[in-house]
Amino acid sequence: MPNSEAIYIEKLRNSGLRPTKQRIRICEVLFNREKTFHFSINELMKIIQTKNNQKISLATVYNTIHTLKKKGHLKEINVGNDMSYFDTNTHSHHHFYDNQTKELVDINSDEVQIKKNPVPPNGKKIMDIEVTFKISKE
Amino acid sequence: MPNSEAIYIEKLRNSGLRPTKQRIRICEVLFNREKTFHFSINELMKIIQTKNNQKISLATVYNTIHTLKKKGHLKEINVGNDMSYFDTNTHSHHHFYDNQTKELVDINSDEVQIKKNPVPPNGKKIMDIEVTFKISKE
DNA sequence: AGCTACTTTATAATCATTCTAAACTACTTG
DNA sequence: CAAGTAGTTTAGAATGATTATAAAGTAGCT
Ligand SMILES: [Mn+2]
Ligand SMILES: [Mn+2]
Ligand SMILES: [Zn+2]
Ligand SMILES: [Zn+2]
Repeated sequence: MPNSEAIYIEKLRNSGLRPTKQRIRICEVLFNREKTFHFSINELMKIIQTKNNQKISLATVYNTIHTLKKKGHLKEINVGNDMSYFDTNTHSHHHFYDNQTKELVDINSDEVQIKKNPVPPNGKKIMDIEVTFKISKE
Repeated sequence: MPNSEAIYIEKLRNSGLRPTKQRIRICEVLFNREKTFHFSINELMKIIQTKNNQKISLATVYNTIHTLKKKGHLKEINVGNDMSYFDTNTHSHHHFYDNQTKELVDINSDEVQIKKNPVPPNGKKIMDIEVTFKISKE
């Protein structure tokens, strides 16, 4: 039993989620990584099917991802309007986005600074700032 | 015949599009405004159905919006992953976005300035920068 | 007026996502 | 540990935005 499994069981328990084998598997795919992981549900499904003998149903993957998001372990990224992207980096941060390859790359928060914030509409306050640097080849 | 109609006929002609009555109507709804207009296809359909006696089919609205986008008269906005938003402001600019009300508000480009740009990944260059200020009540 | 390419339209198809409801399982309690 | 219960998984159906199809209509040209 690899060390990581116990960690994810704890992580799930701490969020009030039962550590089922499906959830643990998904956590391993998501969080057992060096770098931030940006993914669509479809990409995640493929990875799971490859790395895994027992299949996890599509509905469970959706359920689990949404639950992890609700519990604050994932962020949803708005980039491209065709499908949802998720991000294992839950801190407020910014991205490079290549519209051709549909690749997202994290930018360290301190690499981007806004000189002055605009004044929000009346009765509203700024909760988060997301900067997307759209990049392309050459 | 209001003045605006002639303008849109020209606009369409200049883009190599035949000025059909459907396209002219859509242009009037989109561009005959003081402020920037942010909309989903669904919202646009409703406005057209209200302001109009003769109906325009859903397919034509999709076709026309995509064509106008291709010709550079509209921008597509990535915010929320459930449906596409479009923007009559085609300049590079930034937005307030209220996730509750799903309202987009333009921010004048010169009201936001990035101190230093991050270095893009190897072989890539920055084409555009989009800043979204997520706002909420109070 | 007639031709032809472009356009509109109703309708079907697609595809991501959500819903349903039945089978299954983790944890609690006795 | 045996049951009970709430939480979970799952296959499949449903939904909703978007795109494709293909037939009928129209704009611009001759
Ligand atoms: Mn989006
Ligand atoms: Mn969709
Ligand atoms: Zn990220
Ligand atoms: Zn705008």
